[in-house]
Amino acid sequence: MSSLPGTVPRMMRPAPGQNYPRTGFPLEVSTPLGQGRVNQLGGVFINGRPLPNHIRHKIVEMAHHGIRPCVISRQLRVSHGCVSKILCRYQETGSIRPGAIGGSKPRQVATPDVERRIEEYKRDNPGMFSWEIRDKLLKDGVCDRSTVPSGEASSVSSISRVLRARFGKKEDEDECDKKEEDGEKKTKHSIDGILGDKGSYFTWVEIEGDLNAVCR
DNA sequence: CACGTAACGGTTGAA
DNA sequence: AGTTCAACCGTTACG
Repeated sequence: MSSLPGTVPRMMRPAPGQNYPRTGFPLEVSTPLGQGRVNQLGGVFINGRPLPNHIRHKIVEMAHHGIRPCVISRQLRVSHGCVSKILCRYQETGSIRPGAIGGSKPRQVATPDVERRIEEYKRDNPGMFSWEIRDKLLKDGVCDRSTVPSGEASSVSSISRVLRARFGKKEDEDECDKKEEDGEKKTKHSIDGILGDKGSYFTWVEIEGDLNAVCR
């Protein structure tokens, strides 16, 4: 939705490098990586990246104890917009995890009907090659040459993609879920993960009930 | 004051 | 190996 003509721009951010006028908090936190930033509440965040898992946990935990979102926001130094979003998502999905970032949606290269047939072929004969599937699709009259799955490279690669989407890496994902549910595992989807990967410049410390990111 | 949400600048990762 | 681009992120400010 673009702003209507004559309306005032909604957001008034400080220009890069500028400080927030009232709080005096620096916009940038000096880390060797140059990616840590401080919000108006004094909390550290990385622009574009999800909050660390334990903070997400803490948000829903506090809400569970009946603590109001505004208090959670102030105490954890997380913007109320973010608290609201995480709590909403938790109510809707039951998950505290951030959504899947990046990648592109699997493009529809075959009709659902054709996908089903490919699935059947593969189930009946797991050793079947993609080119054999393509030929069988044509022979069985499921497709003609114009409707057989086609991608940028070839129809064969498109069929491979369908197979990968249906049969590939299912256990991996489940395993990944389990690890993240365990909580303490560091993933690269969090400040912990990023900084942990490249060397820890931050450590999260609890001081008088507040979680603080400390630069070391 | 508390809170929902649009706009924004940013990151990510499959295609 | 490099690019594209639509998904998501958290913060900010408005209503």
